Amino acid sequence: MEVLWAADHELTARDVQEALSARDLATTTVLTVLGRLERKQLVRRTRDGRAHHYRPTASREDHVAELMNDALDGAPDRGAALARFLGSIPREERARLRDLLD
Amino acid sequence: MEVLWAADHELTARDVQEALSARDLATTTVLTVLGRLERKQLVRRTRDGRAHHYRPTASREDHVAELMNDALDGAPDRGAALARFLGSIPREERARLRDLLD
DNA sequence: CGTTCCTTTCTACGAGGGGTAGAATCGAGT
DNA sequence: ACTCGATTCTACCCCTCGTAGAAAGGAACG
Repeated sequence: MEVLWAADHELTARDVQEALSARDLATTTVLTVLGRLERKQLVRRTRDGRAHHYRPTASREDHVAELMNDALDGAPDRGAALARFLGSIPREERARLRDLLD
Repeated sequence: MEVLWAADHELTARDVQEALSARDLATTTVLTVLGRLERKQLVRRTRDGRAHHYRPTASREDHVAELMNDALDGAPDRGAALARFLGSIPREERARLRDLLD
């Protein structure tokens, strides 16, 4: 996901493999992982001739927002959890939130 | 954790087992799980004679807030992720946040 | 003091997920 | 028909989780 999110366009499996060349992964490894990510709806792919092009289903920020929401769903009282959340972030971010809410 | 959070005081393993009596778990199962929760710092326990008393390390709301923070840490740009998060919650909750921020 | 009973610790097993990759297959160009 | 890259299928290892049995520690009780 790091690689796909860092790219500004769709990537092929080979592209991903090259981006991760430091890890020296087999091609099949990259494909297996991309397949699992697709099964988990984290990436979408479109066929292009012989190969596939992969792109993230959601932007990284949207994905993070979704994870935050999932966490929030774990609270019986979302409002109370939101209050705690506000208390747990740095002051600047509270200010940022205030700005965003206008 | 559900059981421990629902209680307003410390519980013994047997208390937890009884609270989950519908699942008819062996005592050792409950102890194993409580031990794993302690290893993950989700519960703390104190010895009391022969038995232990278990209590949640954090309130459920604090725990949820922490999970939200962990998710947020996955974003390179926390501010952007917060913006998306705001967009992903219902209007009432945005209003609630505005209130809380005052 | 030995037996009993409760609590805990240690160990284990099956299911499922993640990281990794080989074997086999598919498909287009030479 | 053959080659070569891309994909699919299958598998292995390791870890976590849900579950629980076996064994040990210790207090009470006859």
